[in-house]
Amino acid sequence: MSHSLGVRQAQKQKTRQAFLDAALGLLAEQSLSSLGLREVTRAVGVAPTAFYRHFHSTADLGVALVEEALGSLHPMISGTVSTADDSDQRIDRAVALIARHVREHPAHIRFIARERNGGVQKVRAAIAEQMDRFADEVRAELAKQAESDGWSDDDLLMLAGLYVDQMLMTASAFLEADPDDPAEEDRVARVARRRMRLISIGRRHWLG
Amino acid sequence: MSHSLGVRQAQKQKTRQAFLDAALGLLAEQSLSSLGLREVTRAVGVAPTAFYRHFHSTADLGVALVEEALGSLHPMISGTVSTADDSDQRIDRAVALIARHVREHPAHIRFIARERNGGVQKVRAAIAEQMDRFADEVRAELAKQAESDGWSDDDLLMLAGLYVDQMLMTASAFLEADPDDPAEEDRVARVARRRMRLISIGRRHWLG
DNA sequence: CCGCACGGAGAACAGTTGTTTACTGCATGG
DNA sequence: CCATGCAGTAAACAACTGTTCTCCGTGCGG
Repeated sequence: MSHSLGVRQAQKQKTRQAFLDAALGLLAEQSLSSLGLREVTRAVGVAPTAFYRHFHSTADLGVALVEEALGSLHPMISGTVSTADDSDQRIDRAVALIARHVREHPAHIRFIARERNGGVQKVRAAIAEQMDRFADEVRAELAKQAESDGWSDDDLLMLAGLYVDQMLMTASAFLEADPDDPAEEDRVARVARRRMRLISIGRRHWLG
Repeated sequence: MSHSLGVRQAQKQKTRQAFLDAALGLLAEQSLSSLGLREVTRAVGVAPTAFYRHFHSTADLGVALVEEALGSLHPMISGTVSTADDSDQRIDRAVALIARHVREHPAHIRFIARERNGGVQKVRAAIAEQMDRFADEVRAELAKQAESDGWSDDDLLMLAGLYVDQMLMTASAFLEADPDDPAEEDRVARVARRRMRLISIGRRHWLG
């Protein structure tokens, strides 16, 4: 199975990745709708016109970033939900996993949280699509569990959506926490765990 | 308690309001960080330099918009929580109230949802401050209710924050719903109600 | 091995941006 | 009633924007 991409295509993908990285950096302090094409090319160290070889517009770049930030997360998410732990342990692990992911990929999370309601239609749509996929995958995992007996698929999707939204809000909260102040991070984690726990309790008593 | 503002100050406030209105209109399709000062003055029909008589920067304008969008909402929110209805009726009324508010002030909601994680620090801070105030007010109302016996203030604040976040997410969901398709709006309302109901069930069984 | 396709460079385009400086006209307070 | 303060104007500034066109070097398919 070929690593055979040819020197040509390889270099192109490398440049493309440089665009994505540079853009992600610049987006730490502004929104996509204010990101200039020239600004990005300058950060990459390349001529403005080179941009068009890879993207039609900065909106296109944004969609690619959504893919990069969320595309690889699907196994992790449904994997976390599907573990056979006790409920509280599952919540602890989930929150810890989110904290870890935010620490490792802060720019990705910031980008998603920012552009989820951002000014660029296509990017909003791309994020919504991924979030819907997440919700549906979580729903599928929840359906396998014994606690879901008697639940309608519709209610399960509602619950899954609640969980997914909660995950992103938790991630966003970790982002705002001062990285030099571990106490603040702990506070965020504590609140997030209790929120999830309360939701899980609601789930347990939903029927009847 | 004078309406006596003088012709002078009155005209100034009028112009200032024109800035806010024009900006809110322009922000329907972009983020604050990409909003140009000239763009706003052009929409108002006034010279670019006139902007500085009212705001230091577009970020300042944004903070003023946060005040306008959220400042008047405090009585409405805690009022809704404090009604003595049955829990399900309270939820129905709350969701209906959100739907109504979104229909009447869509631009305000869009702005808040967008800039809550937007690219402008000061505006994010202003929104966070208002949301924290909401949460604290809701906590105070919840504390009065009999169902809160045995709850710590910390847990009540956690619950209040969950409710408040849920309200904004619901509002944002209403915003995305096609206004010409009342069925879609109903779907959003149904999901929102069930989410709130599940949280309320979790609340009822939180202790023990 | 050669010709072409293609990633990238460079220059030029008309518009736009935020900010400064100097100005005007008029409501207002003494 | 008059002098001052202040909302708004006008012109100019250098810097920046997205896009088009022309060009160059070279990896790759025939």
